[in-house]
This record gives sequence, structure tokens and C-alpha cells, in this order.
Amino acid sequence: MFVEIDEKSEIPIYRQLKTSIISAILSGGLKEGDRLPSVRQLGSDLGINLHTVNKVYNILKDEGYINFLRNQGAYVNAIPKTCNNEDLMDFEKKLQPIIIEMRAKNIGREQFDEIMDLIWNHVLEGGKGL
Amino acid sequence: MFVEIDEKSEIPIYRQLKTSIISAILSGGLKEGDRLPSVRQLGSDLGINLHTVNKVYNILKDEGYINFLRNQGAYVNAIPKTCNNEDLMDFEKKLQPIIIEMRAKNIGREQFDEIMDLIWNHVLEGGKGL
Amino acid sequence: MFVEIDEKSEIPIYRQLKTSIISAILSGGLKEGDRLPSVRQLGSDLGINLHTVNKVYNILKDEGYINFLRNQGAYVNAIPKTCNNEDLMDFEKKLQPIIIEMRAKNIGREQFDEIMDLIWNHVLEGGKGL
Amino acid sequence: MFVEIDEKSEIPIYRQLKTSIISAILSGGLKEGDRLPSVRQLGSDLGINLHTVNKVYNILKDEGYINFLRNQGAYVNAIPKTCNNEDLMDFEKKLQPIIIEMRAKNIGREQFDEIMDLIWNHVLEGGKGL
DNA sequence: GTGGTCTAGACCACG
DNA sequence: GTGGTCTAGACCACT
Repeated sequence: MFVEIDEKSEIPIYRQLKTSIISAILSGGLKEGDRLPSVRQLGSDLGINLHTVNKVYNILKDEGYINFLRNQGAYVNAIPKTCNNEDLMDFEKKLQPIIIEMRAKNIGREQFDEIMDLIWNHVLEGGKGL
Repeated sequence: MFVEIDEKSEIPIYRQLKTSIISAILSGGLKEGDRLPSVRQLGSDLGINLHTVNKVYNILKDEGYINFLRNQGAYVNAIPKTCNNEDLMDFEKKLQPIIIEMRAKNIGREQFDEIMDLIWNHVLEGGKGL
Repeated sequence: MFVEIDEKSEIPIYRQLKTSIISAILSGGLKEGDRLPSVRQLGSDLGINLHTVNKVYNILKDEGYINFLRNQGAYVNAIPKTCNNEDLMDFEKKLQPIIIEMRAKNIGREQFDEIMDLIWNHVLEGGKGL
Repeated sequence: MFVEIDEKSEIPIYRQLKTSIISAILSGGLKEGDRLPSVRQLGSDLGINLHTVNKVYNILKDEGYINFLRNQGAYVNAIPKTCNNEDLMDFEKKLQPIIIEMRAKNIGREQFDEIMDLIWNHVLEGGKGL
């Protein structure tokens, strides 16, 4: 299975799942045209409700990552996404408070860069083992 | 005033305020020994509930950023914070989903580094833009 | 072939097919007395389930567009249809939400009329583009 | 109340509600800055589930019609919407099958224009009586 | 079998 | 009090 859910996390399940699937697509674990498990299947595999899975699938569809083929389930789209300025502003807003806290904990520039490098590269390893 | 609240943001007010104050401390806008406004004062200045301000002050005290001096208000502490492994893990968990979405929007490594550089440096310029 | 099916469309296949055939009849691509392909034939041509084709044929028969001749297949009827008030109400109900959304996107009266003109005329050009 | 739900309609409740609210905004029954009823309130007023209302509010937020002020409910946005080509294509696709059926029922060009005129003008009267 | 919709009840974060 | 999230069970349209 290409995703695990941490029930104890403060991050909502549906966000964890969304991130996991996007990560799997990015890493190649899920390729264009691949079929996603049905909402019922994935829900039961992960031990979560099918409505939660359904919500995620719909968000992914709205954001263009997947689409639905009538009664045949959800399929991975090509990813021709581009990043506009609004997106950039959004990312900055989300990153800023975290980085502020990192500086507050005396993380220096070198350590900061190391961490970023680590995560940047780890992202591609999230989708393996599909 | 060293902080502005964005009512429309999805980020809770108390978190925005907390980040702003930490940022002000980091940037030198608030130095060790400086007195913070009273919860009543700051609440009315920002147009937010004084309970929200109070909550933030208590969090900041718990995290060691400020101190309460016998009914005289809150004062800024020295900042000898260090970062343990648990903190690091925490930061990584928070950063990962954002960076995954950035990669999904075709942000390359160079652009990523630029953005990080930008934010890193902005943090030192006080609580503005937050 | 006078019809193409868009698998990704949110419009059910059977509706797409129904509309296509009606459109073909209207445009003269299918004339009175013409024989429709067998459900098996059309289903395989379009890559859809023969039950879906069958369903459409039955709907078209119920609505008077075609007839079944004793195990020899389906034939196009004359089209003496008239529009009663119930039909009119029905059309209005279907059109209203779409037009509301068009107005919400700042489409003006002139542009609206242009679009309607375009579609009105396109309808006569057969089932293409559907 | 600015909206009524037809339980018997084949159109999903959430779509009816969405259209009603957009219509009310267009007609001026709901102006920029106006507060929408809480999901609980509107749900109980309309005799529908609060989750259904919630779904609609979230769609409207995604489409930019409203936004949420934390714990104070939903407010109507300014409507600077513009219509891109994708939207236009979408409208055409939705309108086409309906217009085909209208032609199939022998509705002539004059009657067609009358109907469109009627609906176009009716749209603005949907939101009164708020 | 697929997803779509609706209902319902519960708990939570926030202010 | 507000919306956010999760669970659960039901019925439906479609193929």
C-alpha cells in the first residue's frame, strides 16, 4: 500500500491521504493512467471511512490530479500543473510561521539548508512500495 | 504595532499572534526585558478577543519566550532555546506536505531555494507581512 | 459514425448517445425510415456496453423518435412532435441554473445572445462536437 | 427566506441551494458583506441536513462567491468574476443537449428567443423577499 | 461494482 | 455559538 495514516496526528486524515497520493504521483509510484483503488477498497484498507476517501478523491479531481471514468473508478491524470503567483504567495504564507519557529529554536542557516535538502529529496521516496 | 491579524486567513488568530510575537522577539523589535502590552490593550488594539491574547501569552510562557512578573504584566525572556530531535522531527512533518505540493506545482530546486532564502531573510525584518 | 462518446464527461453515456441520435435526426443525418445500427453493432463501434445502447433505443422509442420493426431493428420515425406546457416548464427549469451561472460570470446580454445563436445553429449541423 | 428546496426534483438539493444563493447574490437580495445563515440555521429552516448546507457553502467558497470569517459565519464576497474560454466551452456543452431537445419538440427560433428572454430576466427576480 | 447524494450523530478547535 | 472533521448507514444512477 502506498500510504499509511497516522490516526494520532493532529493533521486531518483527509489531508494526510491527499498528501500521500500526490506524493505517490510525484514519485512515480502512481503513473498517468493508473487506476486508484475504489473509495470503498481504500477506505477499508486504511481503516477509515469511505466518505473520507471520497472527499480526498474529489479534492484531487478539483485540483486536476485525477479524474473519474464513469463507474470505473479514479485515474491519475497527466500533471501539467504550473505555479502562479497566488500559489507562490500561498506557499510563502504557510512556510513563514514554521521557519520563524525554526529560527526561534536557534537553527542556523547551514542546518536549515540541510533540513530542506533532506525533505526535498525525501519527497520522491514517499510513493514507493505501491 | 508590530503585528497585524488577517481575519480571513485560515490560520487561527491565536497562531498568527503567537508567530508575530516570536517573530518580533527574533527580529529585535521586542528585546529581553521589554514589557508586552496587557491582554486587554493588545486585544482591543488588534480587534480580537482578550481571551485569545491571553491564550497566546500563556503559550509563550509555557514555551519560555516570556514571563509573568507579579501582576505587572508579561516580559520578554532571554532566548537560550535549543532544538532537540523531537523538534526537528516536528518541523519536518510540518514542512513535508507543503514541499510536496510545491513540487507538484513544478517548482524546481532553484526556485525552491530562492523562496527559502527569501523567507529566511524576511523573518529577521520583524513581524510585518505576517 | 454520427456520434462520439466522451468517457470523461460528467454527462452519462446514455444521455450523450440519446442526444446525439436526436441531433442526427434533426439535422437530416438520419431520415425517416432509416435503419439504426443494431445495439450490438453500435455498442462495439462506440466502445460502450450494449445494454447502454439498448436503454437509449428504448427511451427513443418511448419518446416517439424511433420504432422497432419485428426483429429487424430500429427505424427512424417521422417527427411530428409538439411542445406542451409541461415540456416548456421542464426546459425552463433546466436552463435556469445554467443561465444564472452565466450571469454570475459577467456574461452580458449581447454575449449571451451570441452564444445562443451559435448553439442554435450548430444543432443543425449534425451530431458532431457533441 | 431567499430560497426554497424542491424535494421532489431530480436536481440534487445541494445544487438547488447553490443556484439559489448565487441567484440571490446576483439579484441583490444578498449583497457584498452580508452574512449568510449558519449551516445549522439554514439547514433547519429548509428542513435539510446541515452537512448538505455545509457542502454548498464550501463550494461557494471555492468558487469565490463567499468566504468564512472565523467562527462568525459565511459572508458574501465582491463578485469580480470573469468568464474564461473554458467556462464558455462548459456552458455550451451544458446548453447544447437542452437546445437540441427543444428543437426536437418543434420549438421555432422566435419561441426560443422568447423563452431565453424570459429566463434571462427572471434570473434577477429569484433573490427577492430575502 | 462504481461514485453521488443525503441523512445523522458525534467530537473538536476556535473565539 | 461557528465551521471542520470523521463515522456510519442508506438509497440512487450508471454500466
